[in-house]
Amino acid sequence: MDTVDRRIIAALRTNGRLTYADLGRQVGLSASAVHERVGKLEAAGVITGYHAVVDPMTVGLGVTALVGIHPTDTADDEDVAAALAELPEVESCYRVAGDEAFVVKVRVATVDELERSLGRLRRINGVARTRSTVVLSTRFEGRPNVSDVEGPTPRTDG
Amino acid sequence: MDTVDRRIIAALRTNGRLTYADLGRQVGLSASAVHERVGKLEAAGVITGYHAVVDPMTVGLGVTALVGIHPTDTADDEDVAAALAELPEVESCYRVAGDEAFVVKVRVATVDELERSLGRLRRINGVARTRSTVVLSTRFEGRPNVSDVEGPTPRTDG
DNA sequence: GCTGAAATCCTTGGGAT
DNA sequence: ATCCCAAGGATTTCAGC
Repeated sequence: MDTVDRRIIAALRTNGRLTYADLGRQVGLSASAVHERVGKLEAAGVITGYHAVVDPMTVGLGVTALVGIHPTDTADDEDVAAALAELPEVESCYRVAGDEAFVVKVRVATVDELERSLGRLRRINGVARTRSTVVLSTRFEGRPNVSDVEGPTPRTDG
Repeated sequence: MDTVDRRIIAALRTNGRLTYADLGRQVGLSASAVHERVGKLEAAGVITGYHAVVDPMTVGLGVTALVGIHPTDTADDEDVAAALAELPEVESCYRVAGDEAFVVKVRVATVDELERSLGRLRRINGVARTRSTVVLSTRFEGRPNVSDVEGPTPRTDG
């Protein structure tokens, strides 16, 4: 994990469809060298995947809520987590410190559907109650936090 | 936005580096047809980008917190949002209903850094106080919520 | 770990249905 | 809106250092 790796990662975080040839030009290596490095980063679990990001609005998921999950006294975390994973509208799931066992992000089409989804959440075995925070607007989301991104490194040869 | 578009989107959400040729094989269209459809989806703002996803652990960002931002009486939302956007450790930022103006997701290396980050958040003009929820583990995050993903559609011709 | 070369595959535009 | 084609480019592997 040197500077070149970090620059490759940074570049792929902002544009996951960059070609190895392009990446090579940016970091000053051949396409094959970049290919090899990226392969190793993937194998090492540093890069876990590549995903297209879709505007939720355009795909009919205009309602987002952050929901805290209060567990019952006898709740089993793993069972609750497994049940949460079963619900497709639960986009993210965090085990948290504090008196809420989990915080989840729920995305649905309408407030009606949100109501139904909250009903499903509350019916999960081990869930005592939920605390919902409706998202009015998403200012930004999943932004890369990488510091060392500079200009292109010129190849030493032509 | 027909079924084919939705299947293309679903495929690119799970693998953002799929080639148009591969996509074409999956949905039963030629590479050029898929190329054109993807271009239109991008132009229409349905697909907003492609990003490599990095394991935060391996990149030295092992501490995640969800932070509620309580505004002062005279706070300007836009100013606060702009200040939050300036902080690189703030990975996501949601404007929310309720007495917290924003909920942000912060990712840093250590609890020490988290403390410093919270200091920075509190010093923002318009921020009265913060409420932090430390993430103990991320069960899943940014999971695709797409229903219509089936097997490959055979080409009608050879 | 990198390069350069080579075979294969993909991209991406044009032209036709 | 789709297909096919074809030129140019990218991928991927491998010998050589």
